[in-house]
Amino acid sequence: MANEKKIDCVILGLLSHEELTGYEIKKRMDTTLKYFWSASYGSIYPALSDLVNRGLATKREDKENKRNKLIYTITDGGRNYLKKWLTLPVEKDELRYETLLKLFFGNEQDIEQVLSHIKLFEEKIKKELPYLLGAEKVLKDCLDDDIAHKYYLLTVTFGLKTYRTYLEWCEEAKKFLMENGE
Amino acid sequence: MANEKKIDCVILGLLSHEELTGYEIKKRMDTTLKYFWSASYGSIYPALSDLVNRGLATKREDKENKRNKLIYTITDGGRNYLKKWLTLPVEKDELRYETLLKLFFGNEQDIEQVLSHIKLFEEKIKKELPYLLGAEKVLKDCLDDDIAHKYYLLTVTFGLKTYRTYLEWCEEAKKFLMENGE
DNA sequence: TGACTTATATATCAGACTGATATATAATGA
DNA sequence: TCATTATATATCAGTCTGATATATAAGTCA
Repeated sequence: MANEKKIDCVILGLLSHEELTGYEIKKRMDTTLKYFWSASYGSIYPALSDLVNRGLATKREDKENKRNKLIYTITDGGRNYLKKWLTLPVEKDELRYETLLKLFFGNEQDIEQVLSHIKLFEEKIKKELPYLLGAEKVLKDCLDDDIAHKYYLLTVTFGLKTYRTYLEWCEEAKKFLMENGE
Repeated sequence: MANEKKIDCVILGLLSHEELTGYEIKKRMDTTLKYFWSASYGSIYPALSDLVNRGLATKREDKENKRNKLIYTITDGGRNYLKKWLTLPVEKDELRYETLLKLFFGNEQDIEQVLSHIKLFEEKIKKELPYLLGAEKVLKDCLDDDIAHKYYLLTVTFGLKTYRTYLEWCEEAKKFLMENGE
């Protein structure tokens, strides 16, 4: 207990919404969960096999499809496992921003280089905003279609608010560095 | 090239400021860098030995001290390695918030449980704010004492701005859930 | 002074996870 | 028809964490 592997919990969480293949799970990670969680194929596929071995999910082949798709479904045991994990307090919220790390070691670089790291960060954030805004609109419009939508919307508003704050900070940081450059 | 281990780069960055022991490096991680980076002893000590083997740092024993302290110093080669890494574009800025993950799977929990995850997140953030405010004040007061201070200050203002935004979001999220609870 | 706790200090390791790579088929498009 | 992209699963070397072990110094309280 309390030693739940995160990858197991995320997968079970996604499977609690709908049955999925490993490939589809990876797609959810790269789109919907992207702003607060990530996982690689190298953890997803072994975890799926393991969940089946432990009776937390079942596997079946898709015969309609021409490809050898493997569809995974959560079991009652899997749902109980997920629910138990959800009752436990959060262990870790972690931010790991290489941009801030490079900024922190700014005195080993010239101002132009430091500014370019900030500008690239800014561009990356700006590129993500339209997607988040789109998701916010869609979710607000069909909030009652699915009970999961309101939780999804809250993670989107978290992303939107923080991204806007990042952009404000970028402006301030650039201004500060240009006024205080050596 | 471009395969620089992050742990090597952070350590060299810290050693570029001053010579340090492994224990002191860990302390910097847990205080100064905490808001945007982290590392464990299990990566720090092996990395230090490795840096010495590759000629990027040197090791010496502290004879003044009664403990068997091992003090590490960056070499010219180490500084070059660090500078090269700093010129490379940022590979990854990652946020990994278990709180948002548990929130996303909110439909498998009752409203009270979801609210309690948000409240614990809120408390954790509020507890960190005084430290960040203190650091901001100190750094603004002695900005010119060290060229590294302005970069340090920028990471602190990043933390302050985002943390304040988190708190705003917490208020909104709690309100939203209480109005839209099942 | 002795007993206890906390801080300093280094080191190792099982296990989790990433990023890269391999392999193969279906769909798209020019 | 040929090339490219998307779908789909799988594996693995190497990175890093979290836990644990060990030992000493410094502080604390009676």
